[in-house]
Amino acid sequence: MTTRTDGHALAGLAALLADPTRAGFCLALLDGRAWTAGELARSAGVAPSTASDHLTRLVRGGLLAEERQGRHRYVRLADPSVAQLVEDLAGRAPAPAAPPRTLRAASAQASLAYARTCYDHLAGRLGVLLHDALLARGVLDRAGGLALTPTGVAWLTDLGVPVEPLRAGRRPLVRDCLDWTERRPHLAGALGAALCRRFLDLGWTARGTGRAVRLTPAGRPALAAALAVDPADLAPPASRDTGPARA
Amino acid sequence: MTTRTDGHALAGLAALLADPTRAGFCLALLDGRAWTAGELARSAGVAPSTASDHLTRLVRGGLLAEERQGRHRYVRLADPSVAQLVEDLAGRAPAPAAPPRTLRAASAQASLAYARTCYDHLAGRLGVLLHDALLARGVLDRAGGLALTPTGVAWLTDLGVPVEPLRAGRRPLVRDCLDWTERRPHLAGALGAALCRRFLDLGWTARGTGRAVRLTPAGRPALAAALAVDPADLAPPASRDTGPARA
DNA sequence: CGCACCGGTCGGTGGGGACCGAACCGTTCC
DNA sequence: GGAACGGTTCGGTCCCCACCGACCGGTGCG
Repeated sequence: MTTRTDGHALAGLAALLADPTRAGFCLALLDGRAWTAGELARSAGVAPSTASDHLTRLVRGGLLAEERQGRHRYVRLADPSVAQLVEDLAGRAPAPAAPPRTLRAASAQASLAYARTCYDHLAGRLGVLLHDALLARGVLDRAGGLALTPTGVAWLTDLGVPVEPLRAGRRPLVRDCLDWTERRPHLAGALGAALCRRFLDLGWTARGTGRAVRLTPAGRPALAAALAVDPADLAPPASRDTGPARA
Repeated sequence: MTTRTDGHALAGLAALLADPTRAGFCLALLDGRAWTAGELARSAGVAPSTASDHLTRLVRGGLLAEERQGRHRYVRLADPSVAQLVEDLAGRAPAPAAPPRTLRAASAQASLAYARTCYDHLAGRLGVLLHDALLARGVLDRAGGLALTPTGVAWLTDLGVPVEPLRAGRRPLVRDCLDWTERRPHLAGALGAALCRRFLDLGWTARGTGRAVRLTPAGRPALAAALAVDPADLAPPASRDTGPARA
């Protein structure tokens, strides 16, 4: 019924992401949480008025959803598909690769490399390990495209994750998402999100600062057992925030 | 190892698609073929010098690959993943929906709606029908994500499409691609491309003008048999190019 | 060998948009 | 009620970039 998408419409959408400030907003919102306009303005280093303008355009363009609460304006990515779009673009964009300058930054970076949220699923070394373990255990199979196996359904039910509701939405059940730090795929899609949520609910993982996620003391053996891997493989990076280190 | 992609890199990539002319180039190149600089300039309605500038930027940005032959500069999308990116963006962009003005345009649009290439796989009514028939026949299964079944491997081998080479690359074997005209998914990925190529090789389909594809007289019963569908379901739109029609 | 053609390069021009400061509005808390 | 705060609107400034015309280099054909 509709004609082909024309260049102007495509360009208009791309233009929303073609500004460093707006792109930075979207990358920040990739943590899956709702931010206030002021937080985003500070994080991007622009005046509140500028940020307000940008947010209005992003909302009107359908990339962001907003929610007003009192004097605050909360915004979040409109949709998992927006997160996927931003991920795909970011994955193709060249990495500036500026090494961290301070010890604190290096430590924070190590935490992020270990485990973090990627919109609403797990990423980092832990995310890739989860992905690999699910394949090894036969929960997932990629003989003909990544798919959940019948064995996998039982495994998930055991874990307390009902599968049927996940099939209901339009969102793909399982999907590869290229990990920026590991350069290997981790698990996204409705199932990736459900597992990430379940681990938090079970207390196996907990949110750290920003997008960082850490494995709790109770979670380490529990997760290792569920995935049938050696608990040692789940070891977080050695903590360096006690005592000074030299350059 | 690398740090997070920063807003500037993402914005720079998006900026390549944030211009109507460049976006139009990419949409034109979605037909999977290589175009000359002049063809693209004429199709977009800009001066050759302007087009040359744009192409240089798109090539430097990694979205397009070029190939010089004599005095011609051929360009094509760099990669199937670029095609996917453009598709995803175009699918989210609002459709301008300008109805066709002339009879010739209406006829051309009907041909495109029936069957066309989407980068390197089949789209349009025929593409969606193929997708549905493969699911119905058990070649594909989406119980836990879209996947090729063991039955499907045999079916493909029968058809003369070896599956193993398709697994080799980094490209996903099967993937959904939202059809712009049908608003329903058709089959993309390495398998989608291989089937489209195989149908052309077998003479079941043939290229029409532009991105259009038509089913040959020999192809119609053959394809119907292979898919186990009624040949009537494969009927193309009634041809209207004989005799005038009134508005 | 010249002519036609495709394409790239180089200034110049014009428009769009990113940014800020200042003034303003509504909420929250004392 | 008043003060502090988050957010928005409005003008104004400045820079970037899309576009063209003109000129130049390489290719292919007669």
